[in-house]
Amino acid sequence: MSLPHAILTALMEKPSSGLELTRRFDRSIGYFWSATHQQIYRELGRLESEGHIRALPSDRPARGQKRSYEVLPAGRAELARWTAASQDPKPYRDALLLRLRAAAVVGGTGIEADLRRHLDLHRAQLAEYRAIEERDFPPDRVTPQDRVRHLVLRAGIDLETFWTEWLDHALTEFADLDGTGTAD
Amino acid sequence: MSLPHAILTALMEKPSSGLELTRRFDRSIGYFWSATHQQIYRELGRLESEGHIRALPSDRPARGQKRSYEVLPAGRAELARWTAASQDPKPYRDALLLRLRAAAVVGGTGIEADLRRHLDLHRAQLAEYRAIEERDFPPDRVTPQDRVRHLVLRAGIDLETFWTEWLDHALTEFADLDGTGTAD
DNA sequence: CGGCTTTATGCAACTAGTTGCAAAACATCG
DNA sequence: CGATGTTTTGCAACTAGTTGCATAAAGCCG
Repeated sequence: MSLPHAILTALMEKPSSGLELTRRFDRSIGYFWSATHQQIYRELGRLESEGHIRALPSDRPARGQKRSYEVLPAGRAELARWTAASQDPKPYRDALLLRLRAAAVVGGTGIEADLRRHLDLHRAQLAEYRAIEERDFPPDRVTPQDRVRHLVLRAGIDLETFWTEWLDHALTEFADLDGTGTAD
Repeated sequence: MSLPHAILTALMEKPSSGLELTRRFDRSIGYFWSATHQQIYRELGRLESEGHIRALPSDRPARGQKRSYEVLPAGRAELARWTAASQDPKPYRDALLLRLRAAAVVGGTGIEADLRRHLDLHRAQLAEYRAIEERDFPPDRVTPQDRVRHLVLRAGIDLETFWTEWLDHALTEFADLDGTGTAD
């Protein structure tokens, strides 16, 4: 149950409309908590009806008309509560690893192209994170907030680094196997 | 849509009942595709009705009575099809990173205990993976199947290594911050 | 102006995973 | 034998995320 808190966080950083939030999720928060615009609008409605956020006053509120929201004290309190509360890590799921295990059993042909594709995607993501690091985290200007944000970005960078390295390794392993024969 | 394929993979490796599958998921496949027994039973029913698996003949089939399943040719074909088909990586979600980002905004107190708890869990998981590696993957006996499985295990080990290192780093960072003052 | 595209909001149906609970068979122990 | 506990199977309701589509306003272009 984290989407409302992701939205609260984003709105604390800057009051926004649904579409603006969607774009910001695509660029930033979505790196570790993605959401579609449909989810976001639905959740904004809920958060408003619960009194956690409110729409900024606008002359002509209507469908197709921009509606910006800001966080109310109750919302901030809820976010602080959630942040401090202990949470169990939720079970890990990774379809690619599962497919590889399945490939080991049915004789894996055709999975290599997809490994390569994933490698490209992870490389691109890694490059993007590195660019953000260079742009937003110069060695000076290290407020506590910056340091925490940098820490989060570091996790993203290290994760993508891991995946690129692992996929690279997996591909050489497969190339090797195809020489010997993969069928079982 | 991967649970049926996880189950097919497990049943290819060895025909099993629902409860046996549940236990095997807890120990092995569940490391990257977890499932509860309720999910597994539901899915076994579906797979059977689709003709992908069948119950092994038993004298007295009834509720409370063990029912083992084996994969039929159609099931094997479906698994091979799925394995070879290209799939987009699904968006990453991580509640802990989100919480940290929220903490940067509302002033993060109280999250450290949970970081420590997560660190312990990841350390335990890493130790478990390392034990499996030593037990199941001696340097000799390297069939193609073994090599692919080892590759998958390596991913688990490297991921847990990453998390333990990152959490360790995060905790020293936080200790440092508390000296300077975290509140915003 | 009239049609086309973009911006913006939003509903509804569907899919997948989680949680809570229960029932049938079997084992054990007094 | 009967009470109690364990194994095994399973239903039902709920929660969260995905997909497909609809609607309204505003901007652009000929």
